[in-house]
Amino acid sequence: MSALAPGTGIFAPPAWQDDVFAHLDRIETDSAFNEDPEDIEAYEAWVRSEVVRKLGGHGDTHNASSRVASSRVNHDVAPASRSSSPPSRLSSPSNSRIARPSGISLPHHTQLQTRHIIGTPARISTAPTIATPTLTAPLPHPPSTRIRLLDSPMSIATPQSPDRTDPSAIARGRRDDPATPVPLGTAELDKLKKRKGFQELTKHLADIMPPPALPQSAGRGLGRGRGRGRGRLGMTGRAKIGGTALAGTRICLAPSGPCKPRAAIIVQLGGEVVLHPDTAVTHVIEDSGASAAMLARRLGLQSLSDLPVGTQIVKWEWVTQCKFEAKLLPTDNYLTFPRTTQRSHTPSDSETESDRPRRMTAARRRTAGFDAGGLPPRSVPALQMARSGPHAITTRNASRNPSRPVSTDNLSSIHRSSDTDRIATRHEPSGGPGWIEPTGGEQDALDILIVGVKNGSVSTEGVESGSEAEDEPGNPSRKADFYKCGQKHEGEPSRGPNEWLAVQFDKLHHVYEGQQGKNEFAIRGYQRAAGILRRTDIPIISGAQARKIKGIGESLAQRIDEFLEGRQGRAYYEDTLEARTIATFKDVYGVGKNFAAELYRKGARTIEDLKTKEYGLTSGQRLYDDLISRIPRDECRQLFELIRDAALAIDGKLWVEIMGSYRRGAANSGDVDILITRDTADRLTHAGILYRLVHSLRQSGVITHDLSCPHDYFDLEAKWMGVGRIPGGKYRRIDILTIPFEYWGGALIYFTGNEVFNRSLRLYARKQGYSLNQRGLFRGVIRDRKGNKTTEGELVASRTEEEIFDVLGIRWRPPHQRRP
DNA sequence: CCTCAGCCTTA
DNA sequence: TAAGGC
DNA sequence: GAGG
Ligand SMILES: O=c1ccn([C@H]2C[C@H](O)[C@@H](COP(=O)(O)OP(=O)(O)OP(=O)(O)O)O2)c(=O)[nH]1
Ligand SMILES: [Mg+2]
Repeated sequence: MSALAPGTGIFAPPAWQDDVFAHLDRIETDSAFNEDPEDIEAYEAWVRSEVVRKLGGHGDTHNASSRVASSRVNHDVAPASRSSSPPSRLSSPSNSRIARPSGISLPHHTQLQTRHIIGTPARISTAPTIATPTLTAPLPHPPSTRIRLLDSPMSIATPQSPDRTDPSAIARGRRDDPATPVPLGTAELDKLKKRKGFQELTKHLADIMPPPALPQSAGRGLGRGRGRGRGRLGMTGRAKIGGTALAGTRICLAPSGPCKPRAAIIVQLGGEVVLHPDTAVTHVIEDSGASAAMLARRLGLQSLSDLPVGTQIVKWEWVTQCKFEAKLLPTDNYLTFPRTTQRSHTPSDSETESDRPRRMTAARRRTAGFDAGGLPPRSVPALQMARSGPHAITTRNASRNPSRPVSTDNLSSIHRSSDTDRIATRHEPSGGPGWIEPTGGEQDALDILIVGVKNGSVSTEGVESGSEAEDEPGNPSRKADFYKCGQKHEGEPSRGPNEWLAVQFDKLHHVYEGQQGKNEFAIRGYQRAAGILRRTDIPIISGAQARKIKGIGESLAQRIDEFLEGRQGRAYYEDTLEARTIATFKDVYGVGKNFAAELYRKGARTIEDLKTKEYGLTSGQRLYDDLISRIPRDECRQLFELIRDAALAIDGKLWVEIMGSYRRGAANSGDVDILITRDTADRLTHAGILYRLVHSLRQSGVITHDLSCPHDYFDLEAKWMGVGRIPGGKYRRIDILTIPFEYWGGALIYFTGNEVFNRSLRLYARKQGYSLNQRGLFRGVIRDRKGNKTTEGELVASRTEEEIFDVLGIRWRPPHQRRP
């Protein structure tokens, strides 16, 4: 745990740090990885030892890495081999330039034009070869470390959530964040007061206390101690140890039956236990045969409808079954008071409520009001990010590569350049949908949980559900077709204390995307706030407190108060049917804000409308049934292998990598991003490969549709976007990007993302006087006042990721940490 | 009051 | 150039 | 919408 308390860093950041990235850079955050299959600790340890080893041998990390790199191994497997380069993360940025192996730096290409030239001879040989740079980076994780459990089902499992309002449901009361639950029952008022007072106090403390003094939120994993107060202000604590089947749940054991053993089991499975209902409970266990009225009385409630919205009253059997299957199961078959009415809503998309398990996150409580609107259920908020594009080249003329057309050498097959090695992306680990965050700190979390149980009221929140974003393949609820790729949420394992708030902001962000007239930066502010809250380790209990965090200003702070207090403020009034509908339409690939608004004006209200009525959508769009759902990591891997093998069959020296969220370790991805290049040492290039590759894959049935094709397939820099599938499987979005060899480093950074990280890094580069794009880091770029580039500038670094980070003076970070 | 990443394809 | 996209 |  390196982490210094993240919280510490987050609060009261020095003024200059305007950029999230920089911010993070200082904070050593490692607290809440959204996507990270790996065992960070072990990984870091490995890195360190590796660096030491190399240093010992060569004395210079950079050189060492380069050298090592050159040995690109192909391993597919053998992790060991990837011992390649040690990340230079440890190295001091300053040296970077110096360290750069000589033959490499070069200025070559300073000008774009050069790009087409086959590798500049000179250096080529030496340099590039070295491999991929990346190498360094990406890493190899020590084989050992990874024991990660195979996908723990739990994550995926989505609970049924206490999510949307179910008419037939019993509970209708207010629901709060587990961090600030309000006890229900007779004493409610009094306690509420206490709570308020308590909050004020804590807020006050937070206000006066300098950051460092804030709760010692220990670094990740360590049980964070609840700082002040004993009470119920939530804590986080991630319980991952005994399983996480019940992660994210807050279960009330009605005073009857064998409470103790039951509590122990629930805690073991990652759930929270309370003996008295409060506004954050998700389930109530009841199987004594009591009537609803009796149960209510026993719980100290006037009526069961006082329970928070979505609370499920279930039989103990549900828990045992969850334990048995190691995942959170739908409660449908275990309801103490089976539903009588069938759910009505969800008209629009075909997905029926019942079969679609909702993910915890989304599922988790919601403030009253904010969900009422009946929108189709794209349940997950979609963090839809902005857009911008990869490719870049200016295309300009030239492009073409003169010379040799294709590299396609016949010998190809021989050398399998598997790239994997180069980047060393780990496929296996993936943990699948749900791996558990490893980390050693869990012990503490568990301890805390247990303690919480003992006290009779839970103080910890062990959430960590898997948030799978979409329905899995087997899900019967076939939703309508063509959404854009899966909505965000790559399946992040760990959850902080503010997850609930973060989810509210995700939702708000989604809604605002459909609100016309709202400033794009304002909209982004909500997206950003969600991310900030998500990785803040300290429970946010008031807007004022949150306001100290950079990125949360007055307005957002107000929204936070509204959410926290369950008040219907702006967030509520602006959540209109129109905005939601437009936002949802935007999820359809190719439908942007304008078209979505037009569809709404024309009367469309649901995705179903778009499919059935004539709104001018192309038949192609209807084909994309499957695009809605996210792609499980393993399927991404299979697609990647199909593509890679096809590419290598054309030219065995190609470097083919899978990028995007996959490289960041995500359990599932919205699409498959492939990056291709070729070492020019033998004076051959990959020109024309893309065309042949796409053609070949089309022949084999892997590629089924084109969305956009390169202006010039023979350009070394080209991008193909389309749809494909594992024959017989779901249709998936696929992007294939090719780049000149010299841009490897810049392209890796770009294509690895995530998007917000890229923007942050680019902004940072700009402030340092550079310009970073998918081709590399440039200096001397001049733009007119509209932002259009007038002078290309000169390439400063792009051979490897490390080189770029070094020049910027920022430590290299592993893909899974590349979030803003 | 200014800035917010940087480029690509399609129509 | 506008719209949509990465 | 937030920050310089
Ligand atoms: O506006 C954007 C969009 C994307 N990218 C980069 C970062 C991103 O990681 C990569 C691939 O884009 P994609 O949309 O596929 O995102 P992802 O990170 O792979 O997530 P997903 O799982 O949704 O595909 O391109 C940007 O730089 N700017
Ligand atoms: Mg992707």
